[in-house]
Amino acid sequence: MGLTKTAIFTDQDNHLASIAKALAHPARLAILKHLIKQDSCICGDLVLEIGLAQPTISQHLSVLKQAGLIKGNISGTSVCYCIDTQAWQQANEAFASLFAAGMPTSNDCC
Amino acid sequence: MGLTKTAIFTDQDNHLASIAKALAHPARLAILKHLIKQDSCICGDLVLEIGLAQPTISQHLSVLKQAGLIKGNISGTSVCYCIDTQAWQQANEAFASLFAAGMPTSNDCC
DNA sequence: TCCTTTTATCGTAATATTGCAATGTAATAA
DNA sequence: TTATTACATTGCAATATTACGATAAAAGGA
Repeated sequence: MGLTKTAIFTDQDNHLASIAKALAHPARLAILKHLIKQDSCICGDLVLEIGLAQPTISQHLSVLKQAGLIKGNISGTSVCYCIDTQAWQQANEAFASLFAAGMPTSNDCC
Repeated sequence: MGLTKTAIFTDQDNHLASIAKALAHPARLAILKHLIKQDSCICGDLVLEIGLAQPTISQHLSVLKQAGLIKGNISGTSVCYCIDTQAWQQANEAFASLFAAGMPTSNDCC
């Protein structure tokens, strides 16, 4: 039905899935990497850097913002986006924890 | 258009995005965690563990398999799934590398 | 004030995802 | 051979995502 049954799963899984979803598009990864690379935060430069139309970039930024991974500060006519370092760290830990669990017993199968 | 412009992005970003996409559903996270928890691999037990219909679970398993995160061995009438530890490790490194890049300069914004 | 610049939002088309009932398939059991 | 068991596949409906043109909104400059 195109509708995820969130009620069936744990809050933890729902949350991690929502972060993964925000990362699940190459344009959004490119945006994040660009925000990381430039120490100061960018705005409309992303439209030039990445080859997508302005509304599309704006939409991707909105997705990242809703996921809590980035923050935006209005400064004049432009908006200055940057990584939310706290959320970034939490996301890092969540993924690290997921992957770490899968490591110890390195038997291939059955 | 519902169609990602993969040609515009790097192979690295496209690949990481595809892994993130596979992780971007709570049911698939639950499946992975269950496969990790049980040292031996499960099959139809997942249908009982998670509250989704058998075709739905089978579809999610297929997504995880296509992403390369799990492998399936046929054993009799049942199929035995498990984490692909090599791909798992690579995915771990890819995410760790992404998150690590965002850490050093911990200035909040602009 | 009027124009420009920058970003967000709306509307829309094309495609993808989620979920399940029904059905197919392949191996074992009776 | 004929069930039965365990999964996969097909087909479908509901919803979500991706992308962009057109347009709005808000701040600054002429």
